[in-house]
Amino acid sequence: MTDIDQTIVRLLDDPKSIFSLLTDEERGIIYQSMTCTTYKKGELIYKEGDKPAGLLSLASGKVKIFKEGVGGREQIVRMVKPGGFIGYRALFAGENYNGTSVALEDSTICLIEKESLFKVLKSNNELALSIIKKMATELGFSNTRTVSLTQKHIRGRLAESLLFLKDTYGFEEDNMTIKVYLSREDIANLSNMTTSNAIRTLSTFASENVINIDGRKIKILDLKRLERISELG
Amino acid sequence: MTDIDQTIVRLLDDPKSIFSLLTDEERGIIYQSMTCTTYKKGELIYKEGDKPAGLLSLASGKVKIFKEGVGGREQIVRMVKPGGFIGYRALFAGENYNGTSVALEDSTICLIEKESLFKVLKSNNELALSIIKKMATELGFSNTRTVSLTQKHIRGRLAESLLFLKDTYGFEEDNMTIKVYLSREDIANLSNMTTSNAIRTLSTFASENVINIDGRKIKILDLKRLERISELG
DNA sequence: ATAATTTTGTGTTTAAAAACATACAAATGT
DNA sequence: ACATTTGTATGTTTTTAAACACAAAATTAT
Repeated sequence: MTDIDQTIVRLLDDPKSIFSLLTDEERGIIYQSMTCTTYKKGELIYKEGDKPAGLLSLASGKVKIFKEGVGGREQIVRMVKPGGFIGYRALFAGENYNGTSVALEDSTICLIEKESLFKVLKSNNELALSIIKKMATELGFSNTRTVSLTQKHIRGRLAESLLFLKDTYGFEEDNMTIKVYLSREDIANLSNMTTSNAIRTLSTFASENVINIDGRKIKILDLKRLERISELG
Repeated sequence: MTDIDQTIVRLLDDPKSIFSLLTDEERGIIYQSMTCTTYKKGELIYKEGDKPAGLLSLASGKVKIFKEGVGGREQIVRMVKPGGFIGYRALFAGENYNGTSVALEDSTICLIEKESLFKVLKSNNELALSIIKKMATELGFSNTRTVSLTQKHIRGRLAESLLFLKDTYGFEEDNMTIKVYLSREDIANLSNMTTSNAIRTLSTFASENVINIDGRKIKILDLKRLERISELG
């Protein structure tokens, strides 16, 4: 069995993934149609306007999805962790990609060819229902985020982003360090603020002993306080 | 046949609705489980935290769905027109309502009981796929909106909202007047700005002959220009 | 190793929009 | 019909965050 085969099998056999709803036959169809590609840190996975070839599943690494706004300013709309899907929205909407996807670390991404996916989807109703549920949850998240990003002040937005990163990627073994290492610019683009303001506000949080910063390593020292800052707006 | 029966039949027989995908038997199940209620203008349909009893379909009238943000400020996340669904996101996510829904005019809303809906959904795969597509489209809209509301300046946001209202509700017979009559406060809550700024900016647009205002009646005089203002941010 | 580039950090200025303060008109309730 | 509430309108002040400018540190490329 090759490395790639192992990667695919690991993805398909994850009991928490939607693939656990597949019959052996369906799993076979998906397995046959899967191809994996590796991306270097910073590499483009797809860009706005590209046509989805199928469903992308992140086997390892970390990925950001962003949209370009006024004057090319980017807003990160999703952060993907291993086991997560990339660009599924455009695929299911029957549209071209609406955002751009870039690897934040070296990543392995597996493509499930569109035709095979829809074939299985048509035969497996439970799978379709599970995708409906997943998308409804994501839509709720997006709506909540819209309100946060528009109404909260800088401190609240940054605090929320740090909590979001913690929830998405978790902590390192020390139970404090957020397990993702973003540039200040990415943190800014996630939080709807300029890089200067992200840097400034992170420094302020550090001086208040809410977090500790060491380069790109961010430790949450006072989670309760960070949550309060996020809620207060 | 009662008025209510007619209302239901009209909803179910709309060839553009997802109900057109149902078999006669399935349509019967849905029909049996449907009950309609009328709401007066300004009346609450559900509020954040309520548990969905089923799928709400707007037979007639207009409805807004909003989320409360920092300091109770409301952000309108969706505007519903006849034939549209209300609160389906929470139902499909298996969550309680995340937003609040209020009738903007006297409205008739029909409830499809949850159990019947899911029974049909489990048997009709095409329906499930169509809902996936609908939600994927909505999610794309939500993401785009997030970027607009956070990055565009006041003029751009207001212009976008006016265009959105026009796209959603269309024009009156004169092909100019937007077919929805909102308070300045609602326009502000749709556009992420204060009521004062909505009033001020509407006045400016009127003085520039981009629109014409007469109370709550808004005429788009220069669509191209409005689109340009929206795009420029 | 060293130059080039990117990222991080900080101070200052400027612009945008919120908050506040009224005033008046319109709609609603009694 | 009158009082009360709600909605619309405008001017002024204050706050917030963006824009700009620059410097130092860290990466990356050559």
